[in-house]
Amino acid sequence: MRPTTKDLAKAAGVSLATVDRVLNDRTGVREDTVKHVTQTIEKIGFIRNISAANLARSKSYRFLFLLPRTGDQFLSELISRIAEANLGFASEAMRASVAHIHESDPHQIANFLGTLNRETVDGVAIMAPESPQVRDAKARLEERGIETLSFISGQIMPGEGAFVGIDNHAAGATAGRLMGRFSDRKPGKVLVIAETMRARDSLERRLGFDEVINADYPWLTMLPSLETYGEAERTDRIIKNAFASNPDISGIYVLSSEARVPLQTVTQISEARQLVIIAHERTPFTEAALLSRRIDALITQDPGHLVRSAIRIMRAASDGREVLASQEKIRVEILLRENL
Amino acid sequence: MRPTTKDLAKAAGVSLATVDRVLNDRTGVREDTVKHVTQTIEKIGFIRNISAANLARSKSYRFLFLLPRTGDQFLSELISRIAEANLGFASEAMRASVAHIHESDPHQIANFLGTLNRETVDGVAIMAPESPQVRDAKARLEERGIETLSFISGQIMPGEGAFVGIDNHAAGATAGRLMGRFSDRKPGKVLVIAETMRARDSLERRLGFDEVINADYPWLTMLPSLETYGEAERTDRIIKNAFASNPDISGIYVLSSEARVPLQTVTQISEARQLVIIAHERTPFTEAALLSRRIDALITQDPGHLVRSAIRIMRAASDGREVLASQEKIRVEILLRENL
DNA sequence: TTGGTAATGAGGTACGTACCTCATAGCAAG
DNA sequence: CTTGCTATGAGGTACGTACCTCATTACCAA
Repeated sequence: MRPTTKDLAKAAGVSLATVDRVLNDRTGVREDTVKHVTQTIEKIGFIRNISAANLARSKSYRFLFLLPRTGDQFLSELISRIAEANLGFASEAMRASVAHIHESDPHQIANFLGTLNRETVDGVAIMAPESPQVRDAKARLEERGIETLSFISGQIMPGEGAFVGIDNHAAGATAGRLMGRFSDRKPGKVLVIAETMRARDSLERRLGFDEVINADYPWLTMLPSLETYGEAERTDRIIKNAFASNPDISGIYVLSSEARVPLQTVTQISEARQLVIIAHERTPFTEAALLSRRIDALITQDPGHLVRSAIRIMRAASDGREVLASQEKIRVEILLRENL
Repeated sequence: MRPTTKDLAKAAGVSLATVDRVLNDRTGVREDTVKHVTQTIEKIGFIRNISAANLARSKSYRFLFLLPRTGDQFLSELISRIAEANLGFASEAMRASVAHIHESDPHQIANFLGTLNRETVDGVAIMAPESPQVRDAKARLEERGIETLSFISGQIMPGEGAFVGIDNHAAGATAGRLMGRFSDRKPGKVLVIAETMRARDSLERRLGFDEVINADYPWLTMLPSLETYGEAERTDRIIKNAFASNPDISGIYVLSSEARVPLQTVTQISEARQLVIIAHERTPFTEAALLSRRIDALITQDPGHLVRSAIRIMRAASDGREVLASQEKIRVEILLRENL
């Protein structure tokens, strides 16, 4: 049998009330009593039963995911994973909801964050580019006792605050390695397509990509990044231009999470050519493209894992617990047709 | 507030006792009463609070992992993940322990399984090759109310019983795809090294590997599998022989989970040559080899994910719940230097 | 000595569920 | 009508922890 608070009280020679005061950091206990109880906890291996505690304080976990307001397939995937997690954790009194934001408007995001309070929310996972406004708003939430988490993007500095997402430099480097090794040592130019290069995520991916290509694959030449700004006609036009002025393109790396529009254009143009194409994120579109050999590899992060990891971290923070770091590292996954 | 059993009783117009009888499948309730309560559960969206239930029946989950008795680095990794999970789930009253078996002795395994009973164990995850003895022993455990799970290997038929592990055919095919694409279209022979080809896992990996190579990479020639039987000198000898009689080997696929011994030999021989080498499982050895470019890619399954998935499945089974299938699929991961 | 305050104990109720005992209502067979 | 049975209700205790109130003790300063 695992020791309970009662056992702990007996072992420490104090009353249940004192044990309770120590466990919950209440006032009115002498310092050496606290120390003694703490030592007894170690000694008898007392482990708090969080389920029972949550039951007693009728606590439930209410988490909020702040996501961009686009129609992106990757986002839909995230949203359905959140719904799924809601079911999976339902018997543990956890409820996650989604709110949409304009990711490019830090002011609006900060405003929204300002309206949140402990009565309604225990933790917020925010998917938005870094900005001073949002950073401050997060700090203020933390002060009010609401846990915050940078989700997928928006990590200001590694190690600063909680972050759930992949290392984008590593993701780009992985794409670069595959591009190089899939190139059959044939000279050619490599086109990089991004939604915007103003986001840190994109920059890091490009950096990692270039590093590997430059170091190990001298027969490949990098072209400047094309920026689509998420506009279909623009995307179509700039890609066609790029192909017109560079007949020797041999590889394409789409580093934004929405690969659909650029790839549709590319497919039109280069039906005949042998291009190596690498994109990001698994969506119904990219999955089909991989299966039909229109693209060669995907660099992904598992949406379900992202969501569950965010929830576990927020829950642990909300309990004042530590988390298993090894479990929470989001892997840069490589998907080929064979391991879909 | 989530409805409780009390709310359910009121809503269904029955007493708490009857609700309890229905929820726990006890006798003494008229069929239409059961039906009415069940409908009310749906109607008001009642969700059982498993934490409270476990508290009330002072239930804890005791799981056992049956692992082979080798000194394999992959196994050590698994064992430390189990220890880690023990800490992580401690506050939820879960305890996982490890027992070692001789994986090649089905009779002994079956005997051991026969000694288990509900008083001490709620679920067993078994990592052992399929065999009629073990299969029967598992069936008898299930009859006694102990959950069983095929862990990593030993799945008799897909869909038959719970299984946690990767699709080995897909893993082999993934290795094949990488071997083909990394080969720069240069003709050569491919060596496949296994511990034994008598295990279904090995067969499936080889099958998947061959399929892809044969279909898409005609310039590569497959050699028959070398079997090491886990013996160091034998391994050394047969690999040297293979290189002596096939000077044009250009690729090596080590499909067993212990790549250390074969790779040490290969490194000795082929320091100078440009070989494409693909192995399985991430261990301190393979990780170092990947970083130092002695091997080109790893096909892995995440040990932490394997362990946690097994625990979640056994716990759900023990609760009579469903699990989130999407969460429990173990991915065939590809590891390069860049996404370690 | 007295008063004040900080530290501690004793004992209760609550959370949502399981499980137990006992009482009672309904119904059918004798 | 009685007997016997099944279905149901009423009420309790327990699980491990939180949180509340009130009483008691110890200690310090005046």
